[in-house]
Amino acid sequence: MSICADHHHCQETALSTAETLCQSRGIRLTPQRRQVLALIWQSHRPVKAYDLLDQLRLTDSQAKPPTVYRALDFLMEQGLIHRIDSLNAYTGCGHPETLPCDCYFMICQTCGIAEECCNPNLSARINAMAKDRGFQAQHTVLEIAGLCQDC
Amino acid sequence: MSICADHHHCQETALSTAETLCQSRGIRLTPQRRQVLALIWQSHRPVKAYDLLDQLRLTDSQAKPPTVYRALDFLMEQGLIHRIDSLNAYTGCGHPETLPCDCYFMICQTCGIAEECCNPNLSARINAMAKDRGFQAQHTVLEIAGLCQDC
DNA sequence: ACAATATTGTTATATTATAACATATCATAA
DNA sequence: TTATGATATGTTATAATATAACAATATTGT
Repeated sequence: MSICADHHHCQETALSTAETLCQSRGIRLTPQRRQVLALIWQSHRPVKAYDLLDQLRLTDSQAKPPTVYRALDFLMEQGLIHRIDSLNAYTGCGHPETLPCDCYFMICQTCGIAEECCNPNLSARINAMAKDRGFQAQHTVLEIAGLCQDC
Repeated sequence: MSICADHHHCQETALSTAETLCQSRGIRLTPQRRQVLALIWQSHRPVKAYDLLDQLRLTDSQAKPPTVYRALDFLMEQGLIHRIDSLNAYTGCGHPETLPCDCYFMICQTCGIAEECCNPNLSARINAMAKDRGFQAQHTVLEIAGLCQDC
């Protein structure tokens, strides 16, 4: 587990940031939503929806696909998590205050960890290139698969 | 339909390029594979696997999911098509000679057309940024959703 | 306390993709 | 040229991912 020095702290921070954020936005981080967010923040490896469901079922035997997908939808709307399209998986967002978030992911093919990066410079470049071709970019998916430092 | 002035020609070119390429590689562009490629090249809109299946069934009532997915796998291996992860859909590659292909897509949210772009400059920049963070990029997914010139 | 809204429960089903094994076709070399 | 191995296709079943639709419950503002 790279990226953060102390992942437990990292997870706690993410959760308390989420609490604060939701409070300030006047929306509800219900126990279910919070639990899904906590599960996602258990590591920096993007998690699949049905793996989350399996984990939910350990404490809530009546959890079903909509339970998970509703929580995921909420968390994505609030910018608290991202969907990694190339993996059909979900990962925590490191700066949920900043919405919308134009960031990209470096996904290690060995350890599975996805590092989120924001690079306004790169975003600007991508948007400029699109514009050069008469295209008005609205949302960019940039997912880089490869090998991380540790692997 | 933008991108190409004469799409019928565009499609024909893609098919004959594929023929030539497969011949030179000593592999077989069977009728089934060719048909799937032709269907994909019917437009510049990425096509879903099960839509392809529906179209195949018009002429081959026994076509089934593996029929489509095998053809898609073959065409992707040969660099003749790309998968658009953000759409779960498939689109023709404009330069199948060049393998591997580090290209990106601008996908119009109005008309659905995906324009393929290759920009070694941008690829280099992305790889350099990854490298700066100790990451060795192997494959990049870059899909930009927005509005095309015509929409 | 009540009504309006938001959230969760529940059942069913849609969508996307692969596993596994049988059969058929093709390429080639004995 | 016909056995043979490799490649491709047929077929059935099922896995994996995601949403629709409606009922029940909880929360919030009045």
